[in-house]
Order: sequence, then structure tokens, then C-alpha cells
Amino acid sequence: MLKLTKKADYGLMALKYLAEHPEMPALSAKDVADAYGIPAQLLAKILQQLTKSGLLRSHAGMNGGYALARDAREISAFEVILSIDGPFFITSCTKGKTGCELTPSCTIKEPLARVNETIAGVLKSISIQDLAEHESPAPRAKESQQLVSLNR
Amino acid sequence: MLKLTKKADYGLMALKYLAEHPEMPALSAKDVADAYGIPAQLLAKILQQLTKSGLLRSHAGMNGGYALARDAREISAFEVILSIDGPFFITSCTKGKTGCELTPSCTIKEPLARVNETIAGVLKSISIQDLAEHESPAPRAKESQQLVSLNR
DNA sequence: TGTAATTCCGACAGAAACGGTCGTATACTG
DNA sequence: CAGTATACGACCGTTTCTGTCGGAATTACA
Ligand code: SF4
Ligand code: SF4
Repeated sequence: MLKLTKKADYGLMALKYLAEHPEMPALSAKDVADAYGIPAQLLAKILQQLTKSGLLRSHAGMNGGYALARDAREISAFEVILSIDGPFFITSCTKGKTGCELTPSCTIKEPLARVNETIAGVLKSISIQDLAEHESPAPRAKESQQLVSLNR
Repeated sequence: MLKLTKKADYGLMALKYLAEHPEMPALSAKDVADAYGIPAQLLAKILQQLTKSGLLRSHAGMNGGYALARDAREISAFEVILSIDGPFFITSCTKGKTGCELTPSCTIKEPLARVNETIAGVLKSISIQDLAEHESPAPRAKESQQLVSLNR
């Protein structure tokens, strides 16, 4: 169902960790993995992917590791998820393989596409910086504002 | 990744279909399945689940079938997804089985919980009625309003 | 130059979730 | 009673997810 993968989850944690240690020129995958208990080899691959997508900069060799490619507030959660989990779409009627074959007859794909846009917007509005600024166990008001308009 | 299951997808379609045919006292699972090309037996189980959750009312026997238990605008997409896919949470640190064991050390679960709330809010703001009012291929402005506030 | 640290890359395997089918029981209509 | 339809549980093949392994290429440093 509507759940992000642990990989994306790990990726966000790692990025946040990097954002919290701007003094370090680079942190190795193992450093980050140990800090949270994430499987090191798995995290390594995640960081590699993130690097390939241009969110991180890597440096091999001793004292090597990863660092944010941009300012933490210029990296959105959306980009991270996109990089790790691939194209973001809440329905199956995306492209190519294992797509939904009843796309032509489907009448809800268009409204759902709007929902998709909205959720993507939410994710885009969240930066790594936002995640790093933890604290604040404030209860937060849950006003039900108009978040998405399907029609018009 | 962040994708709803086809079951939930089918459920939404079915509900929308029922909402579009208020004149019928009841529509059988097969009727709906045929209308869209959904596997009949699968849809049957979905509708049963929806019934168990109180979103539909069922009636066995000839001329039986399903009908909305409430007005279409009183049923949210969130409820449908909840009913079919189970508890809604974008991360794995929910409850019980296969939960995330590094929950204690995790520092992003709290901010992510807010994101979760926000997305749930979006889903809750969408009713079956909204889906049924198709048409309107309006381009829709994509203003990037403040959709979620992580802090304070 | 050599060694250790570290990124890079692909393949693979176990486990879970998903999508779908089947068989059967039960309920209602006429 | 016969036919239609829901109700329910078991099952199975496929895909996706999570994690591991093995090795190659890079870099720092002694
Ligand atoms: S086409 Fe309709 S049914 Fe198929 S995936 Fe897209 S929305 Fe779901
Ligand atoms: S605890 Fe942290 S890592 Fe584990 S699922 Fe929740 S958010 Fe993801």
C-alpha cells in the first residue's frame, strides 16, 4: 500500500545525518550505517544511487565518503524518494512494464493523477533541512484546509 | 514505494460506479467488474471487505448486490484505502509484525509521522462524490502553497 | 610501492506483499 | 426447489523488497 520503502527511509536518514554534520568534509557509508544500525552494505548502495542522481558527492579512498551536493534546504524529500524508488506514482498506470491494462476503461485515473500531484507537492515541500530541525514535539494544529481540488 | 494497491484502486472504481448509479437499488459485483474489466472474483472480495467496514450495504440473492451505505460525499478515499489495505502509514514503524526494529534510534520517524498525517489529510478530503464528478480536464494551477509544516 | 580505506557495481537469494483463482457455504428470490 | 448472489477461507504464482556477497576501481598515506 501507500508506504515508502525502507531504502528511501534509510536514504532520508543518511541525508539528514550528513546535514547535521556539516563540519565533516565526508562521512563514509559505514559511519552513517553504524550511527543508526542500518545494514552497511545496503546503505552503501543507497548512497551510491543518491550520488548518481546528483544529490550527493562522493570521494573514494581513505577518509573518503559522502557529502551533500547542495545545501540541505535545497534537497527535497521528493528527490530522495525519486532517486531511490524510481518514478513516483501512486497508481499502477504509469509507463511500460506491469502497467495497468485497463487504463483505457478506467475513469478514476485522472482524478487520481491530481491526488498524485498533490502528494508529490507535499513531498517536494519538505527539505532535508526540515528533517534535521528536529526537536519541537509541538502538538501542531490539524486544520483541515482545502488541500486538493479535484474539479475546476 | 508510495503506491496504492490495485485492490484499493478497484475499490475506488467500484464505489464511484455505485455513486454514479443511484437509481439502482443494488449492483452485483459482477456488474461492476464487467463494466471495467476487473477480475470478478477479486472485486467480490474487495466489496465484501468494504461491506464489513460499513462503507457498503450488501444484499444476497437474486437482484441482490451492493449499494453505498452513506451518501457518496460522506465516504472518503481514505476510508476506502484504510478498509482495503489496512492501517495507513507511509513508514514501516507502525505496529507489530515486520515493524522497523531501529525505531528507537531513528530520528526521522517523528517528522515523517507529520508527513503521514498530511497525506492522510489529503486522502480524507477526497470523497467518492469528488471522483464521480469527472469531466473538467482543467489544467489546474499548481501553486506551491505551504502544505505541511514540520516544525512548531 | 604497497596497504588499507572506501566507493563502485552486478548478481543473487530469502522474505514478504500483491494479484488473482478456486471451492464451498450461506442467504435470498420467486 | 432452483437460480442468483454474497461470504469466507485456502491457495498459488509473480513481483517487489530487503539484504548479502564478491569483486573491481580509487585514493590516501606511510
Ligand atoms: S488505470 Fe485506473 S485502475 Fe489502472 S492503475 Fe490507473 S487508476 Fe488504477
Ligand atoms: S523507525 Fe525510522 S527507519 Fe524505522 S520505519 Fe520508522 S522512520 Fe523508517
